[in-house]
Amino acid sequence: MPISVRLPDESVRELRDGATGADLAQGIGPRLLDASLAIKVDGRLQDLDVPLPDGSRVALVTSKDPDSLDILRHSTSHLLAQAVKRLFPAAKVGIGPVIEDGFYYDFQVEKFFTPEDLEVIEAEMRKISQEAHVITRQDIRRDEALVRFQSLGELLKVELVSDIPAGEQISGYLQGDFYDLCRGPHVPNTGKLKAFKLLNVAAAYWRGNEKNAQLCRIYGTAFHTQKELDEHLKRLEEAKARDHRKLGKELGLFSFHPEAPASPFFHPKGAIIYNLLVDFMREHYRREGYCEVITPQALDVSMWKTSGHYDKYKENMYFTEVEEREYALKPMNCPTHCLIYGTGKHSYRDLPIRYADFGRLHRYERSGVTQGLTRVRTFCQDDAHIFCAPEQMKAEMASFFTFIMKIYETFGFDEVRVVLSTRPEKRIGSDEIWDLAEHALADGMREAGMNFRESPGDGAFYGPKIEFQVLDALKRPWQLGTLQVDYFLPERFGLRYVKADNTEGTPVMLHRAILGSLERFMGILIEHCAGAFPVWLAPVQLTVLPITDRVRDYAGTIRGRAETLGLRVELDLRNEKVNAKIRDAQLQKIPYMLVIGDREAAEGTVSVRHRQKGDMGAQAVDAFLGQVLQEVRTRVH
RNA sequence: GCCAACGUAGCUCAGUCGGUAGAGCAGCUGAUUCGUAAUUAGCAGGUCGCAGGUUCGAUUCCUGUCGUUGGCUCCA
Repeated sequence: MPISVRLPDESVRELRDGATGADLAQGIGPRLLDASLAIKVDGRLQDLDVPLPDGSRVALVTSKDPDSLDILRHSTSHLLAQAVKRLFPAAKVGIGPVIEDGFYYDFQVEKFFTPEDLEVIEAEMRKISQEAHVITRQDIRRDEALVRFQSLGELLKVELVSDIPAGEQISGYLQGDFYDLCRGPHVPNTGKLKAFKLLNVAAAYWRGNEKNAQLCRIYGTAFHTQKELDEHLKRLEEAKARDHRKLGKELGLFSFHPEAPASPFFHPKGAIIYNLLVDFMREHYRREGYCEVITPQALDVSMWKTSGHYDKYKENMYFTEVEEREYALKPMNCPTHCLIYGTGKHSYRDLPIRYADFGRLHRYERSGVTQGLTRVRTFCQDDAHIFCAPEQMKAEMASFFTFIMKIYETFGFDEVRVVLSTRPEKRIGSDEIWDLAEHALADGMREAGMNFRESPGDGAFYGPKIEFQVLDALKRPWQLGTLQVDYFLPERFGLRYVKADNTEGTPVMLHRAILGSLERFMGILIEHCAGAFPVWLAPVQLTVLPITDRVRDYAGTIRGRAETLGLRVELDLRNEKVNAKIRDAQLQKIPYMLVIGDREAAEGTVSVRHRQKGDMGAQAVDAFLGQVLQEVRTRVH
């Protein structure tokens, strides 16, 4: 009895009963068979050697199919496990899933793998690839699986098998002498796995739980072609070259010291950028109707008890005691803003009230999780809290959305992703209020025509939040801004306003930030622009490079004129050749280099060299400076 | 916090199978006055992260500690 299957182009193909995906591909052409890694049967990915059901819709999966990369990487993780088992028979296998950009495999070992081990393992993987073992699926009964893994000593696998829900088919894959529990599908043959690389080794808890045994995790990646792999490795290199920790040191922006772990010290050049970011936000605050407040650093714990931080956020806070009173350093500004709001009686006519605060915050982060400027223990947010009447919320949200997009656009972050994070397990308040708050945010976004994704359980303890992510120049996502609705804090602090009908109501509080933490933002910005800051932010905007001592005075005049215009300019009077001066200025990523020689001095011009565009020729001084000034004023990115 | 790796001059790094260290760049001094990514010579610079231990002797070996880095969500 022949069967028939329908291909993506709607053509129908007759096959003998029991024919597999491989048979189908073979029938169409040997080249296709060679290119096929798996097959989609009625939308489900399957191995090529599985018999096709009659009347199904099928599509062969080749390297052109986006799903195929995951299959390839998953198979490569098995290849890794096989190599490890060959070289280290005592190693027990954990799990080996596909992740973004690659895969990993966890092993339980006595001695952790070293980077040298990785090379050996990778070589073994290549060997197994060359041996071209057929990879075959073997369905197996639960009791068989338990016995099999038990006898192999693979106790982690036994645990996994035991956790597979009853009634589910248990499967495994055999390639050569290696058998692994796996749901599949896989590529048909280890010979298909050629372009891969093991990247690093790290520790991971079994099933991500700190109470469990620690396993040795090997990360790697794989691609269809060596070219794609090389490109990917190049991207990793590029990311490394842009690392803000490296650039921060090279450009003299900030440093870290053991005396204050995970707490940046901004040097003069870093502080310039930092302060410019604050100025930038202040300028917009004036237009958007915010007013700035300044609040204390250390506050009595009683306030943190009122706000709920003492209950829900204590493990991230620093405490100190003086005169037998316990104080905590603020990890957030919101409660202090509630205190300010509470000092006066407010009319509905006064709302919304928008308090902005650039106060320094301190949050204790576990020592293993801090990282450069992006995860620190002290930072400052472009923080503000909006107190408004419930009916004003949507308008506030809408204007915030346009505000935030305007800010991001200034930095060239034109792709923004939005995520709605909903109630976490650790939270205050009733579910009714949470429903209200979550709906308010979701509705607000829908009305503003914004697309967003939901992330359940990731909200703050006092309210749901919208998170704004931008993609940087390397297309990496970073979370920056946030908008949170909070019904609880105003309630807890007993905040009120008088409504038009002379009754009292409780205002809603919106927590919001655009850049997020200035420290983190600076880190992201450094990586985004690879240290070549836009002219308005560059710590040094111009450098004047006299070629000979004869033009020192003229060079000094140029410097003076630029300074008078408010530009940040340096004059390089070192006894060096122009080439050296240019090289140093380039490495410092100074936007404009002004080369001054006898010619310029005689003609009253400057020869302009731009850090990216190179030599731009001689220009009239005023015209050039005016153009730079314009660039600064309009904040060209 | 846990696991692993790392910590040598201001920076980037080499080195010592245990006998108190070396380069390039930066710095200082001098010569050179030079057209778009490193002119040149000399000099100076280190309690080899910190604290213990082993040893005749430790930067090297051991223990502890501090810091940094990579991870610790993506379920067979």
